[in-house]
Amino acid sequence: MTTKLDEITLEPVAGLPGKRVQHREEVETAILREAVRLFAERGFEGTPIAEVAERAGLSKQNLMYYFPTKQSLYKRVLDDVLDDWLARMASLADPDQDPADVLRAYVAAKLRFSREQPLASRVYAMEVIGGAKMYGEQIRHRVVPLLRQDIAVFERWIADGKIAPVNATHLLFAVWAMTQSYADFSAQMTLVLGREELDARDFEEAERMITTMVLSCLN
Amino acid sequence: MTTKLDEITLEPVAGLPGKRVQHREEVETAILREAVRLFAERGFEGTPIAEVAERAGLSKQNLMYYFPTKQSLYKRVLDDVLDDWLARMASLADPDQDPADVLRAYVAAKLRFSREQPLASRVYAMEVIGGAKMYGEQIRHRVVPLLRQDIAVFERWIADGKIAPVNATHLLFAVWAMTQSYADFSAQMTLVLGREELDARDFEEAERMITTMVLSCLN
DNA sequence: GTCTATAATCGGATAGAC
DNA sequence: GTCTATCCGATTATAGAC
Repeated sequence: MTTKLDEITLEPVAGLPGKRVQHREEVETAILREAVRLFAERGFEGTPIAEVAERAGLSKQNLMYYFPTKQSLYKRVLDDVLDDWLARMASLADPDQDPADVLRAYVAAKLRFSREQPLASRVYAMEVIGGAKMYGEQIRHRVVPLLRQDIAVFERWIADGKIAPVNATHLLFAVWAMTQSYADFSAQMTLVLGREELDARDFEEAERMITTMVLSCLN
Repeated sequence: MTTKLDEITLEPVAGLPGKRVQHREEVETAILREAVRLFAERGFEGTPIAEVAERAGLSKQNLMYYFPTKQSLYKRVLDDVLDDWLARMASLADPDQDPADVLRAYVAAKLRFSREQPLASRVYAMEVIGGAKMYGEQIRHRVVPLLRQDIAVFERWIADGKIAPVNATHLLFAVWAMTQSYADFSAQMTLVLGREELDARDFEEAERMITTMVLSCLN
C-alpha cells in the first residue's frame, strides 16, 4: 500500500515497463516483514535498523535507500497494520442487522486478526501503551472515528430496545480488550496453558467465551 | 522491598544507627519512581539510565552505584510491580465464598490497580507483549501459579454447580484483559472519550460493565 | 540501486580521586 | 557515596564512488 512511484524516471527508456517498481515492492515487503517482527518484540528504540536489514537480506545503508529514516520505516509499519485491520473491520457494525449476528461477526473478525497478525497487533499495542507518541494523530484520525461509529450503533440498538441499556463505550472497550489480548498477552497465556503457542482450539474456546459474555449481558 | 544491607559495614561506629540505610532507601525510591515512568513510556531499550538519573536528581554514575547494571534496575522495577500486585490480589479467590462476591471483588481489585498504578501495569504489559524475554522466569514462578489457582477455583464452582459450565481459563483471561486494558490502553480510550485522562466515573462505569458481563454469563 | 567509508552521537559501564 | 574522566561498542545517518 502507499506505493510511491519516485524512480520510474530512473528507468530511462524502459525495456520492461515496471520492473524497477516491482523489484522495489519486493524489497520493501521483505523489509517490512522483518520490521514488524522486531518492532513487536523490542519496540521502536530497541530495534536497530541494521538488524532489520540483515534479516531482510540487504545492507543497513541499502535499507535506508528505501526508508530514509528509522521513523519513516516505523510509521510505514503502523500504516500497514492499520490498513490491514481497517480492511477487515470495515462496516461490520450495521444498525439494521441483528445485534447478535453483528457482535458475533465483530468478535470473530477481531479475534481472527489477533490470530493471523499477532505481530501487527503487538506493534500497535506497544505504541498505544507508550502513550501513542509517534502515531497518536493517525489513531485520532483513522481509528477513533470508527470506534465512535461502532459505539453509536450500539447506542442506536439500545434506543430501539434491541439490547439491554448497557454503557456502549465500555462494551466496545471490553470487546476490544478481550480480543486484542489473545495477540498481546499470548506469551503469558501460553505459560498458563503450559504450551508453546496458542492453537486453533484456543481461539475457538476464546470466541465461544467472549461471544457468550457479550451476548448474555445484552438480554 | 528486597532491601539489601550491604554497606551497614561502611558506618563504622554508627552515631545514628540506620541513617545510611535510610538514605539509601530514599534515593532508591526516587530512582525507581522515575524508572517506572520511563520504562512504561519507552520500554527497556528506549530508556537511557542517564535520563532516569537526571529526573531522580543524581548523576548517571551515581545511579549505577545503587543499580550496577541497567538490567538490575529493570528487574527491580518489575519485582516491585509484582510485589504490589500480588499483595493486592492475595487470596481473593476462595472456593467457599459466594462466586458472585468473589468475582466482584476480583474485578474491583484488578481495576483499582489499573487506576492507581497504571505505570506499573504498563511496564508489565510491555514486557509480556515483547515476549517476556527478561522476566519470563519470574512470571512463570510468581504469576502463573496464582492464575492457575484462580482457574482451579472457577472449575471447582462449576463442578459444584455454583456457576454455569464455562471455560474457566478463558474466563480468567477475559477478566484479566478487560481490567488490564484500562491502564494499558488508556491513551486510546481517552482519545475516544475526547478527554485528557480517565476519571473516577469512567472506572465506575467500567466496573459495572465488566461485572455485569462476567456475572451474567455464569447464570 | 548497491557498496565503501565515515561522520557524529549516544549509551552502558569502569577506574580512581575525594 | 559522590564526582571527574574516560573507554568503547553500538547506532543513526550522510557522502560519494561504481
